[in-house]
Amino acid sequence: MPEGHTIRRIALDHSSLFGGDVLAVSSPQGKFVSGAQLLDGGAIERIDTHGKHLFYIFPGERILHIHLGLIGKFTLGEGPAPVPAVGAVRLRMEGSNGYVDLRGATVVEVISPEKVQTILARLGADPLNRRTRWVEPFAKISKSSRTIGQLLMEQDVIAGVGNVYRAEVLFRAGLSPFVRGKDLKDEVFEAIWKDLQSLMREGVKANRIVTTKASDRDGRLGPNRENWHYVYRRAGEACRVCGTQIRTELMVGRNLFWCPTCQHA
DNA sequence: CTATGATGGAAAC
DNA sequence: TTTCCCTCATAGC
Repeated sequence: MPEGHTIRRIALDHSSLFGGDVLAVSSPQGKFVSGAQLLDGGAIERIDTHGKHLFYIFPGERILHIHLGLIGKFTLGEGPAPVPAVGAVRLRMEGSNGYVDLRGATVVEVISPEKVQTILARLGADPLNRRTRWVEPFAKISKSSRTIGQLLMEQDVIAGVGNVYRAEVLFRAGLSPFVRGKDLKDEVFEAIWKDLQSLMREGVKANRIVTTKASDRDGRLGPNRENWHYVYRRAGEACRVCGTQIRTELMVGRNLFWCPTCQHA
C-alpha cells in the first residue's frame, strides 16, 4: 500500500505514539536481531521521510532506515504488544503507550548519517516537501526522451509517486502517458506537480488515495476503492467522464491505466 | 483449499 | 530484461 503519502502518515503516527519514549526494540522473526539490539533502549529523536523512505533518528548517530517495498506493512497497536498473531514480525518497537510491528519490508537496516546522505542524493523531489519547486524535477524531465508515464515512476526524478498516483494524476491532467518528457510543456508539468502536492497531502490526511472529484462519482465513496479512482485498476470499465473503456498496458514493469479519449498529447 | 497479483526496487543476468 | 524478496487480500476451484 505504500506510496509517499503512506510513508509520511506512518512517520506522523509513530511520532505521536512514541513521543520521546525509551523503546524496546526487537525482532520476533529473527532476521533483524543485531540491528534491533543497536536500537533497543533508545528513544527516537525524530522521524524523517523522503519519498518512500523512512528514517528513524536514534541516539548515537544510529538511524533506522526502512523501505516497505511493495508488500511491507506496519501495524500499530495501543497497550502492551501481544504475541504476533499472523505472519512474521521482522521488527517490533514498543513504547509506554503502544507498539508497532513491521512485516514484509524490502529494507530494514541501521545506518550512519553519511549513508542517509547517500540515499537522499539518489532521490528526486518529493511533492510532500513544501520547499521543493516544480522546476527541479522538470529540469530532468525536459531533457528526457522517456515518456511521462515512465518518468513519474522514477524515484530519482520524483520521489514518492507510485503506480496509483501515476495513473490518476495523468488522467486528471488530461495527458497521455506516452508523451515524452522533452515534449512536455512547462505549464503542463507545473499543473501536474501542484495537483500531486494537493492529492498527496490529502492522501496523508485520509491515509488512502482518493482522486475522484465528488461530481464524477455521484458524491459517494464506497469501501474497497469503490469510486476512489478514475482509471487505476479499472481496465475495461467505462471512463467516469466520457464512457470510453479504460485501457491498460505494462509500463516500467507495472500496469498502467488510462482513458484513450480523455488523455491526449 | 491453492493460485495469483499487488500502491516497490535491488540484484542477477 | 528477468528474478527475487516477502506478506496478505482476493479470485478461483
